[in-house]
Amino acid sequence: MAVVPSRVRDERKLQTRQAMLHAALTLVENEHSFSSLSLREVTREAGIVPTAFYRHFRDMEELGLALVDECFRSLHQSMRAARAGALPTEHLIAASVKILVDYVRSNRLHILFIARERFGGMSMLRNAIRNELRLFASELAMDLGRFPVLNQWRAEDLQILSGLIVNTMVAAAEQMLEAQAQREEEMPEIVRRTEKQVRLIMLGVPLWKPKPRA
Amino acid sequence: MAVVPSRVRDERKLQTRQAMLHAALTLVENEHSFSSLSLREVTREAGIVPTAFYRHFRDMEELGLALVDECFRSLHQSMRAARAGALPTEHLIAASVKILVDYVRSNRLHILFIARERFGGMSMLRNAIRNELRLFASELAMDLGRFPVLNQWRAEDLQILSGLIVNTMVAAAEQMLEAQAQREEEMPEIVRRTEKQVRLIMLGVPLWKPKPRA
DNA sequence: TGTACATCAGTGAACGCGCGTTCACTGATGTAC
DNA sequence: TGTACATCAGTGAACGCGCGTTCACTGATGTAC
Repeated sequence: MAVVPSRVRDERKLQTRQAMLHAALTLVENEHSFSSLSLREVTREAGIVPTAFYRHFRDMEELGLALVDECFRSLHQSMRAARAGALPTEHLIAASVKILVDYVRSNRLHILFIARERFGGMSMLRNAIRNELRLFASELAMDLGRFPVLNQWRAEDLQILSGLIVNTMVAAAEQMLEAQAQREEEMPEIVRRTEKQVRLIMLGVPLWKPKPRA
Repeated sequence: MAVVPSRVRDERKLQTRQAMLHAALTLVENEHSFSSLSLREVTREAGIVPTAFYRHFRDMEELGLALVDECFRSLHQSMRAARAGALPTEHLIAASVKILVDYVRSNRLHILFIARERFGGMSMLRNAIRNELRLFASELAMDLGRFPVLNQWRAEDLQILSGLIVNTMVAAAEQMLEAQAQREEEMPEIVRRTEKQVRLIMLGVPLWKPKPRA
């Protein structure tokens, strides 16, 4: 069956590694945060012996950085998919919020990890997450720059706008996480509020000092 | 000197309690988060023996709730002071952001604690913080309702606007914390960006569906 | 293809350490008379 | 005011526990010939 040899040992090692990443994410959901997880908890959940941990990571921090990587890879993937799809232009804001809702639903553990560690975790993780979010805001700024009015804006102002939108979306995602866990019926209300907030932001766009300073 | 007896024992107990609260805040600055602090660390920093902890709190969670209380008390106090001061109406946004900067500077440990625990901590603390922030947004909504255009708005829409502003301010405060700790020279840039973001939000306000549905 | 050796993911025992919590205590402060 | 007893914030020894990390190991997989 296996056409390519794909060395059995490497394959199994990768499986164990992913089992550990998944174990950590699962535990974060129940515990307070990643930094309060113990190495032994993670290996126990992953079904291996504590000492096997060191075959994969130097310490928990290295595992944490791997998780940040994994989480943002899934985010960028969703963004790429969204960009590839048609832009409705009509209900663009509602469509964007819808994408956010779907994303939070299907990547709950990833988002939860990011939310928990963004300010509450080890400083290396915080820095890694902050950099990724900045990168994300910059990508959004470029996307925004393709719209009718906004293509006249200076890059700096586009960053300010995209930062505002990312803040709003991140805050909404965090509310959705809590709602999803505790009061699912609050979700539509959160969606409505988020849509209105983005709409309010966009109302001001045409009034922004309209000429670029080139 | 002491006109009132103010029982010596109670007074000293209060001092110890405050020493523990302060010790916890100080440790949060160096550690990852409150939930990764140990009871022994806190008592060590406060200069008492571990078992004395139980004279004041049942466990670390109870101490955490006391900290949430203390932090938001200082926030409400600042708000009250700001409300009591003159409203410049001219550079209102710049003045508000200035108040935020001053607040972050003089209550660094409080803000840091809130930021760390807002999503990263024990669920009781997260709930307590979320409730306090909601209350805070509601107060702001009432303040906003006194302004010329906004006094026509429905309460629901005022909440949406105040939520947006609080989000933006909280995000700014979190950036200021990082800057203050690592790159002080970034502060003016953060201030400028925050002012612009609030200004952009307010630009849209007059265009919002202007009639109240009563 | 078959054999002999190398690699290395995962094992299991052992270690010293800081943890939260218990308990009986001490001695300064508070109260009753 | 002075005395005799009660209160209770803080002490110090002790406990059992899970932790991160070390080490020598096992045995399946990989490699060379």
